[in-house]
Amino acid sequence: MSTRKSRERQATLIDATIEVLVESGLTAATTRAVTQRAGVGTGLLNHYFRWPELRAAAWQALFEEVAKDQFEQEQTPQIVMERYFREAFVEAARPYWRLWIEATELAASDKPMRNALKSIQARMQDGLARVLSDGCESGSWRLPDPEASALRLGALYDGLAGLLISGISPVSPDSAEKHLRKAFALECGAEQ
Amino acid sequence: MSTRKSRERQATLIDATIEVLVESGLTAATTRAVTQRAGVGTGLLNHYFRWPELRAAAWQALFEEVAKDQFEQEQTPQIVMERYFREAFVEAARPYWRLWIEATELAASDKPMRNALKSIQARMQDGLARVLSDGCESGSWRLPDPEASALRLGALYDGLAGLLISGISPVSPDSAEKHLRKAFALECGAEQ
DNA sequence: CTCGATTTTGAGCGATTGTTCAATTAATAT
DNA sequence: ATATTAATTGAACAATCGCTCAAAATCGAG
Repeated sequence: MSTRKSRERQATLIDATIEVLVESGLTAATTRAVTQRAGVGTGLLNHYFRWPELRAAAWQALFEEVAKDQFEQEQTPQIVMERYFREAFVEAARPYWRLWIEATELAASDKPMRNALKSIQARMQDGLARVLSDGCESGSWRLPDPEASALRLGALYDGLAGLLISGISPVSPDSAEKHLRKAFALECGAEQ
Repeated sequence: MSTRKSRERQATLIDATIEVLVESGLTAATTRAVTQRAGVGTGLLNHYFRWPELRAAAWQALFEEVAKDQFEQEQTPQIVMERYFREAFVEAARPYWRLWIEATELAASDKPMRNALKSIQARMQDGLARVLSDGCESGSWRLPDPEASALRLGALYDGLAGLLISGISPVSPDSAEKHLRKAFALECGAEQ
C-alpha cells in the first residue's frame, strides 16, 4: 500500500470536494461532480474515500479555515467583533450559511457530518466566547456570562442565516446584521 | 372531472402525508410511504397531486395548526408566553423542530415549500409579535420594538432548535429553554 | 528492458426516486 | 340491465445516486 501519489490524490479530491460543496451545497453535491472537477475517474474516489467521509472531511477542512479567519487572529476584541458583525451576512458569505444550515440537518442522520459539525461548532463557540471574554477583561464591554452570550449569539446567527437562505423576505442581510448587533448590545446591558 | 370522492381522497392523501412527514421528516418522506399509509395505489397520488405540491400542502396544513395552538388563543399574554417557553423544546415538539429546519433548507430550491414557509413564517412571527405587543399594552412587560423582538426571538428559537436536532451536546432542551427565556428577559430590559 | 506492484479507469450494478399509462374496478345515468 | 363516465390500480419507465471490479495504464526495482 501507500504513498507514491496517494496523499497527493487525497488532497486533490478533498480540494475538489470543497469547491463543489461551496457552489452546490451539501445535499446537491455528488461524487461524479467531484471526480469531474478533480479530473479523475469515478472509481478513484471510492478507492480513497467513501462519500459520507469525504464530504464530511471537506466540510470540516473548509470551516476550520473559516473559524481561523473569524476568531483566531491577533487583534483587539473590538476589531474582531466588528469584523464579525460586518461580514456576517454579506452576500459573499452566503455559501457558508447554506453549508452550515445543511450540515445542521445532515448531522441528524450522517455520523461523519455529526462529528465534523460537533468539532467545528465547539471551535466556533469557543472562539466567540474567548473574544467576548477578552473584551470583558480589556474593559471593552461587560458580560455576566460570556459563554452563555456566545451560545445565544451563535444560535441567533444560525437562525438569521436560516431566514436568509430560505429566500423569504422579512429579513435582509443588512437588517440581519443590525439584529445581531442589537442582540449583542442587549447582552452587554443595552448600553450604547 | 370532479367531485364524487375526489375531495375526500385529497384530504386522505394530505392527512397521510402529514403523518409520514411527522415520523420521517421532509427529506426522507416518499410518495410510496404516503400511498401505503393512505392505503391507496401509487398512481392515485399522481392523479391528484405532484409530490412537491402535496408535500408543501401537508407541511403548511400541519404548521397552521401549530401556529393556531401556539399564538392564536384567547388568553393573557403572560400565559401564552409562558406556554411558549415551557413547550418550546420539550421532546414531544422535536418532529416540529426538524420539519421546520428542513423546510428552511428545502425552501431554497423548492418553490411550493418556499411559498408555504413564507406564509407560515409570517403567521408565526405576526402571532408572536402580537402577543408581545399585547403584553406591552397590558403592562406585563415593556418592549421598545415588539416586532423586532419577535424576529430575534423567532430566529433564536430556530438556531437553538438547529443545535438540538443536530444531536450535538452543548445544549440540552432544558438549557435551550433557559436561553430563550433569558433572551426575552434581555429584550424586556433585563428586569426580573 | 522486464516484470511485479501500484494506481487509475469507466462501464455497469443495485437501489431508490417521482412519475406514467394502459388496464381494471366502481359508480352513475338511462 | 346496460352503457357511460369517473376513479383507481400497479407494473414499468427514466433519471440519479453511491459504489464495484475486472481491465488498463503507470511506475519502480533488478
